[in-house]
Amino acid sequence: MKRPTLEAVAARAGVSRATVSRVVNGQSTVTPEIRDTVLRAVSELGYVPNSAARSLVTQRTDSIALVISEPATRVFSDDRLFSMVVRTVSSELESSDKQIVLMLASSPRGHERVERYISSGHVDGVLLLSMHGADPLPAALNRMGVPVVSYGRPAVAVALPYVDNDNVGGAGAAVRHLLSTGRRRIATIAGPQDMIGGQDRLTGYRDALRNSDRRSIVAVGDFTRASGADAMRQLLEDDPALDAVFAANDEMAIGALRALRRAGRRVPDDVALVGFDDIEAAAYTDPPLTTVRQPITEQATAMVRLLLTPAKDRTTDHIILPSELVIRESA
Amino acid sequence: MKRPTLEAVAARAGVSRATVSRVVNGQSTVTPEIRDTVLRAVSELGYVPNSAARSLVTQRTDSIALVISEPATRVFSDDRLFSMVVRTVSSELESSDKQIVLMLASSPRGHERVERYISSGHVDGVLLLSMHGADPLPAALNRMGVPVVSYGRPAVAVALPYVDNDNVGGAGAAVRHLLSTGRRRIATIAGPQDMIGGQDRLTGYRDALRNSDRRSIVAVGDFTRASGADAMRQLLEDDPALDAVFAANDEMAIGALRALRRAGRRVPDDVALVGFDDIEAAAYTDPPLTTVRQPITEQATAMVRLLLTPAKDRTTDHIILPSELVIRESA
DNA sequence: CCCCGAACCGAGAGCGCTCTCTTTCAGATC
DNA sequence: GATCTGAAAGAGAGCGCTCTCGGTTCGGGG
Repeated sequence: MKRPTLEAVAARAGVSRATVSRVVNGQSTVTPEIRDTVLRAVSELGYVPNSAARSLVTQRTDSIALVISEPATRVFSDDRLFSMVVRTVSSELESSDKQIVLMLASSPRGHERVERYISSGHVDGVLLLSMHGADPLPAALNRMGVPVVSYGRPAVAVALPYVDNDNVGGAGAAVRHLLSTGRRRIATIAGPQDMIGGQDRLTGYRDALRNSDRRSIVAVGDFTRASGADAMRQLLEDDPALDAVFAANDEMAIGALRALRRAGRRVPDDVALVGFDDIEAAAYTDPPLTTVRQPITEQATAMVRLLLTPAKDRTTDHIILPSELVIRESA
Repeated sequence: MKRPTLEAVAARAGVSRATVSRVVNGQSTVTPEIRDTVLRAVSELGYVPNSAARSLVTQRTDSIALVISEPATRVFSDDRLFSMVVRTVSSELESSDKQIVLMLASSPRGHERVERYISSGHVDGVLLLSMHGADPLPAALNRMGVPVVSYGRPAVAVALPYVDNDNVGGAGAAVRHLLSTGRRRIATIAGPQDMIGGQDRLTGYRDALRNSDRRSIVAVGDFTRASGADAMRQLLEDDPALDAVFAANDEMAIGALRALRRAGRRVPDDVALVGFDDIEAAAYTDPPLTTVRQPITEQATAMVRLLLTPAKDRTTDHIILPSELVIRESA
């Protein structure tokens, strides 16, 4: 009843273990005739190699970890991003016959678990989804010699390969769109400044404004809907005459939209509004939200490519992909 | 530079491999003093057990597979369902220190891959998300002796543990709600009849109607938005006087909503509409969709429990969880 | 004082595989 | 016909761990 071993197959085919191993691993130095005998024995016994034994000697596991490092509350704030990344990574790895081990590292305990797991040699590489610049995990993983690719630029201190979308460029495009439609007083609701995305999108906003001669009007949120509403109220108080807002993500934009309506401003007639991310809900707001879309699929693909390319063969250690402005009705 | 082994730790602590193993695995038959020496050696060397070697002898891997068996196009038709299941399963497994290996089996090739992977002893158990009744995968996995729990009742032929929501009851609740709000001609847009969900929800509809003395009006869709619109048009043609529709899922309900509007019917004034699933988009329709929500979190939790309970200790091999009617504005 | 059992530690086998090294043997060469 | 060559198959070590089994120590009872 237990699973057949190499030994059993060898016995049945009347050859040695080594020969069966050669056949199973597709080496060419086996006489076709013997090869056939072995293959027949394999299928008769239903032999499947034992992965533990194999990776004990090869030092490979043919699986990679997809680590999501986020505080529990925010993990799936964007389900679609998550599922698209997973789907893309999965199909991308399929061709190289590798598996995905999914790990959610929300708590410090979770982090420790991830580190232990990775360092026990369970995986050949790590894809790290961490939006938080101050996250200690990238550095920790990097230290233990496993190939790691990060989704989003990691904190400056660490030098590890990453894929990111063009936050600066995307924010710039949003602001330029507002400028080109004749808006004059363009405010921003920035994201938390301890996150790379928050920083870069603010930079993009500032750069674009500097090139015109508008002054910047900034409020800071924390990427949540409520903080977007708060920030919007404050902006209206500071500058009641503003006629456009760029929010650093869609959640905050949705909060801002609500606050604007409550303050009696029409969108886009009185105030134009642009978000960032193009989450699913952005298409359902009233009016539908103009926003900046990250090329999620391309990013995921790039991550896998980067991870599977041996460090010495790499021409670059990071890839920045362009974001796309999706124009709907809010601006 | 390479990772330290048990041997190295043993040498440093001045004990045998066996003793270190005992300490690492938390056995009590070790003198506290020696235990401390060993633990010190472990942390000094940064020792982490090699998982391949361990599972080669223990025959355990401490990871379980989450297999999503769906045609590629439909896999993530509901991102939220997917991510909630993943999150719940993940945190549920955390306490027993197991990992999730994620496998998407969309193509026949994918199925074959999954089977090979599972049968190579890579995982201790399988959680199977398969909505398609005719799927051959449940049976195949069941055959190879790995514990499997299915999300959704599998095809009748297979006898494997599963967790499901109360499709019949949920559909019944939807219909009774329509009856109680005074609707008289209640139609349904049924799902595909080769899927368990499609069958059961139709049964629930029929049962509820039979208990009143209304006659049933049925059109069949395939769970897509377009098929919902088609079915709705046909229903209106068959019975222009209908005043309520129960759609077997939200996607079809959204399609139906569009068709109704195009036909000049007001929802809910002229025609009341109820969906099923409570996908994210259901909250954003105009009017927001009344629907039946599956208790996703509870289902995921139940699956894990079922999987981790040894077959002989089980009191039941399936768990049916109640669905909840979410009343919004469409009915 | 000796013996016996309990408690603890070490020796060693073995999990199933890969891979190097050696052996074998057919065919080529002189 | 003896020697050489190279390709193909086998022998055997060893990956890092667990676990059984046997040995050692120590305290307490006869």
